[in-house]
Amino acid sequence: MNLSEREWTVLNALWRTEGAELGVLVDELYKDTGWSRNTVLTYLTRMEAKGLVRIDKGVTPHVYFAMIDRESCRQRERRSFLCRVYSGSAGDLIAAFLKEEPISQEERDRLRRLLDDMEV
Amino acid sequence: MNLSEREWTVLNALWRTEGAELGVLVDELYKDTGWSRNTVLTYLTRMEAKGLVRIDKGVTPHVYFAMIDRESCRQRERRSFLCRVYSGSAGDLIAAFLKEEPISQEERDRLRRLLDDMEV
DNA sequence: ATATACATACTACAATTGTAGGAGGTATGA
DNA sequence: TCATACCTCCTACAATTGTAGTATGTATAT
Repeated sequence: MNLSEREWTVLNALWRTEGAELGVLVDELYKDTGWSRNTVLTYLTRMEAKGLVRIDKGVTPHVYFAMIDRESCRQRERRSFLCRVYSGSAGDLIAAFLKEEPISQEERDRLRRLLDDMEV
Repeated sequence: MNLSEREWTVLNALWRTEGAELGVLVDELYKDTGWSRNTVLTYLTRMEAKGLVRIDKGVTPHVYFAMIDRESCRQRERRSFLCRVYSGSAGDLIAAFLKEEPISQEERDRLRRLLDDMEV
């Protein structure tokens, strides 16, 4: 299952809140997206049907949870991105991000350490 | 304009060939996708309508070209990926690729040089 | 007791996407 | 010259996506 951009948006909110009621999610999402309450609800119920979201209906208001793990979503997305956009060339991909994005001193040290650990 | 996965697939073929006739593209794409000739043609004409593809109809068979630059597509995709999947944290993103993907010795050196150039 | 506010369920509807099929040209090999 | 093989054009059609509206229920504040 590839996640759409909107699904990522919803899931990001669910991961942040670790389970929340509709009102909270609507507020969370409104800032970034401007979606109406019903739009949010539609996404949540559609995503429940896909197994991406769990809805605890034992309480009112219902509580909405992410059903999938963030890291595994990231991993799938990384693979797909790497293949689609960089034809599998991780070096080029990393170089492009390095050149373009501001990276703090600590981050740079961390990345250097990662590189060094790769030397046998 | 966000490119869909299929649009990336088509554009990758067009960038590789730098302009090609339908038959060539169908063969190129069939290996990876199994798409029928008409499916390929549908993508090409829809993408022309979006300004992603140029079709030279002065000759028969027509010749199909990418109308957009690969690097700018990559750039948009990087931004969208970074924001959607890593909430803007480039360090985490790069670290994840570094840990997961095999990077050659030369690539590692290149990345180290990039990191060093960022000091001061 | 009512109005208000928030919640949920159900419905809607156009646009886009995925995936071709068929009709009707043209060049080419037998 | 007739079948074959491509080519292009037009059409199709279900599934998914984006974006809500309406109807209806419930808790709460006055």
